[in-house]
Amino acid sequence: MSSSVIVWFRDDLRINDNPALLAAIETGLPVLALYIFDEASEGIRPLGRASKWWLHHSLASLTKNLASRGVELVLMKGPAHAVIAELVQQIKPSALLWNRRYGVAERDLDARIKADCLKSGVDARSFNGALLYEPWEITTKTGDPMKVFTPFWRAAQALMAPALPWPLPTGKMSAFKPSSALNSLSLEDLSLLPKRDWAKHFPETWSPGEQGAQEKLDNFFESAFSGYAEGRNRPDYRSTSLLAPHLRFGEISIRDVFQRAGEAAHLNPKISDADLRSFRSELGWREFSNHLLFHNPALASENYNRTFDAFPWADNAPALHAWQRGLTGYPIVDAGMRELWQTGFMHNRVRMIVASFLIKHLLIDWRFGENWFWDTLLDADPANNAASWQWVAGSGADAAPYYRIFNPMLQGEKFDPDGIYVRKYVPELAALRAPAIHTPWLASPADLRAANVSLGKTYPLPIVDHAAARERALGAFKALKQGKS
DNA sequence: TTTTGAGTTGTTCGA
DNA sequence: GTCGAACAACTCAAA
Repeated sequence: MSSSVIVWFRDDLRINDNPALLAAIETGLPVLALYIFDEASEGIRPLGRASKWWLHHSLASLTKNLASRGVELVLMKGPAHAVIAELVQQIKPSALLWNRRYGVAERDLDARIKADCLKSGVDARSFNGALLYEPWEITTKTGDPMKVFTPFWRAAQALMAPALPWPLPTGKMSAFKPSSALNSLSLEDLSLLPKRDWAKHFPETWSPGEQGAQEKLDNFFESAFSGYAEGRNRPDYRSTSLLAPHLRFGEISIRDVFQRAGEAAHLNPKISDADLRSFRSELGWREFSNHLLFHNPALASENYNRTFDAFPWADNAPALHAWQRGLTGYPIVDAGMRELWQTGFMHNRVRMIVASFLIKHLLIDWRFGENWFWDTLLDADPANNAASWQWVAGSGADAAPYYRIFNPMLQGEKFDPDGIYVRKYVPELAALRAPAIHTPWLASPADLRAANVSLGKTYPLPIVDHAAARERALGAFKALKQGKS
């Protein structure tokens, strides 16, 4: 007779409001908590370097949190179906439970494992632990997937209020003790940390795990939530929640975030309806991205709008490299790219500016940007990253029109008016006064000397001219549009 | 089936 | 300095 239940953790590294874990506890059977580091299964995109750093620390945190409830997190490595088949063979559990992922390779893998389990008499069940709404729940009146955000989000919220978070049963869980030793690995065996010390400053900003996530949420409610509707555009001060990487790895429940935002807004009269709506709509974009990914599995690699397949992208390795390193000569762009490199994160407003610059000023294929973000962003998410890059490129759903080309000088002056953000990440310009800090090539020789800036030496001249690049992009995108008909 | 209103985040130009 | 229009029509979603 079987006597245990396996909870397979994936992108849900938390114990609070975790439907699969709760279901496992409710069976009353001893629980085995499992994580499989899988880079071997067909079609699964390997994590970027930043994500691996995060995963390492997040697993350490989950291990601790589970241990405090009496359960060990078992770590394994390899193609998930093989690992699970062997484990099932060894311990003969009565059930295997997990929370869903929405990429096609992940779904195929899960379906295969579910079928395997059913053949072996193991009850395999999946739950929604990642989204407010399942991607297939939201449709047009005719049953088709949605392609525009606003109707999508309206329909989602009209469908029903998102489910409330579940309280976790208190006390110790019943832990499964295997009779023979499991093939489990140590965290170090997974080799997730980078070899060079590129990530050494990440801990100044980040503390992966459930506690870190809750702290970020509380901080946000106390400081940036009031005025969020406007303030969220400002990279020069802490104006956003910083929850993205925690949400990426499921360290905090989206239902918890949604619900508690409502409570915080209710309690604090300084938080306006617009602030709440605005914050929740960001969660809505996360839902929308997953909706798009679910219905368009190739979202990260193929143009959603196939018209863009004919776009003549530039092959420009030096420009791509300058962009990646934050050496384009446009201070707000360079500050963003260096914030990314140094902290594993970039403010949302600046993400749009740097993405627009890569795509429209440099005419470089959005997929190069998507890949760089995938590798360097701690919150690199299969749905959000792909959907957002396509949105900026104009190839995505509900995308920006082609003539929307961000002016990096203007954006800098508007959203970083005192140059605080640029100064922080581009220290070689720190002594330049605003607004000249956003246009160093226009500063007088005397001002440059006084600020110790030598253009072309201590800081690059712009690698493209804004006005010329803008005209070039307008022409290229216009031609694409006309070529279609 | 046809019609209608609407669509995250911008920039530039000219009055 | 401020403000509205143009950019360019197109697609989506619902009535």
